[in-house]
Amino acid sequence: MAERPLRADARRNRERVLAAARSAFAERGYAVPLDEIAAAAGVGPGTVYRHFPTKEALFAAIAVANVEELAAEARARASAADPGAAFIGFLDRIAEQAIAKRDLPDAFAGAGADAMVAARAEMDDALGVLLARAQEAGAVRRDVSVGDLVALLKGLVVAVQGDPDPDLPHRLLAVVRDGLQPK
Amino acid sequence: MAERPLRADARRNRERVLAAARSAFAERGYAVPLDEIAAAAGVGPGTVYRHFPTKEALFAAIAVANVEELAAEARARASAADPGAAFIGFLDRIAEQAIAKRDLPDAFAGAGADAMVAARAEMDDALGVLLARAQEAGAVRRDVSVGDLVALLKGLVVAVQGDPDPDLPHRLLAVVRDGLQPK
DNA sequence: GAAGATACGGAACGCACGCCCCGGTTAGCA
DNA sequence: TGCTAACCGGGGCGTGCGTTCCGTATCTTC
Repeated sequence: MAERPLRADARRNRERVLAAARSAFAERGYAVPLDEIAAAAGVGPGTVYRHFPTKEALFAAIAVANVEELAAEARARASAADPGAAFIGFLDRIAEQAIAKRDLPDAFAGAGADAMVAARAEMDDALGVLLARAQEAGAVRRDVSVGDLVALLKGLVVAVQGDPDPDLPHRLLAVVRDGLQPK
Repeated sequence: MAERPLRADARRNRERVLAAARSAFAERGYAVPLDEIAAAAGVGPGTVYRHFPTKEALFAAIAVANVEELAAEARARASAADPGAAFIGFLDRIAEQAIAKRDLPDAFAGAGADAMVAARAEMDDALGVLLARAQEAGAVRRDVSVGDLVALLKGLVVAVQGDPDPDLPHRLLAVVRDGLQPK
């Protein structure tokens, strides 16, 4: 598979499509028509399909990057001095993202199934370390698993979608955070 | 508007459609094709449209009934001796429903907008009483509003959707319940 | 600067689904 | 039992969207 370099205009268009898709998906979720993404990128639909074999592949390219970014952040916090604070900090980060990322629920729902599995596993691993360390430090109750935590976060993100109150995420997170403390 | 009684077969078919729609919506959410509901009811699509002007109206007929049922239950618990226990009991009830009611999120999202508004207001009122009494009794923290609570419940329901673990709802609810206690 | 490869654009296709229509059937009533 | 009005069924229409095709434009190489 000799990877020949893309033509200059092709690379530029690919970048434009990715940027348009990123904001379009973030704003309206997976439901946004592909033609609209193409138009926003100043490109025809055919061009999109030259770079991504299917709409789902395009979505996956965006969503996987998002999830991997979160995973990287989780890993970065894993070696912090205060495991409890590191864990809470990560939750805050999620709550922030939740406000204006309408594609996050679709990603969790498995809209871009293939490549998403690996990214999900990657984040589960990183989150598992964060969680385990926080539990060992006595900052988080021991009867929650990584799966429970992911489900909680997914619920939190969805609960916040479409609500005009910009402070709702933090209030809901406060409840979840207190609920996660050891009894 | 002289309400003439429906013909016997018409009434029977209407009932069949409602039953088929109830289970179909519960199983797969609003996204289920109307033709499929008609087929499950042993009826043509035209017959469905004789009884309900639109798919959304059919969904609303189901979803509003569900929400009103929850509202009625909330009202019934409102006069219980132990406000804290009444409140917790209602949360448990929601968690139960969450397991196999895929239409509940769509209902909250406003899929059957018109009639749903009234039902939502009805439930907000009933839930408000439950919450206020539990807060006065010192069983629930005071910095959560009815809106916060509804958002939390919506998130909880979605978080549980599609998960094979039948015990997940109770575990997540345990976290939320503890988080709702006064500090 | 010309030739060849590569990429673009948008019109067109197929499909799924909500919704309507009309010929045929059935229930209710005398 | 026969008549009328109500109702049924499913084929069909319009729309929106994912996807493909191909004539044209653009870039790269010699």
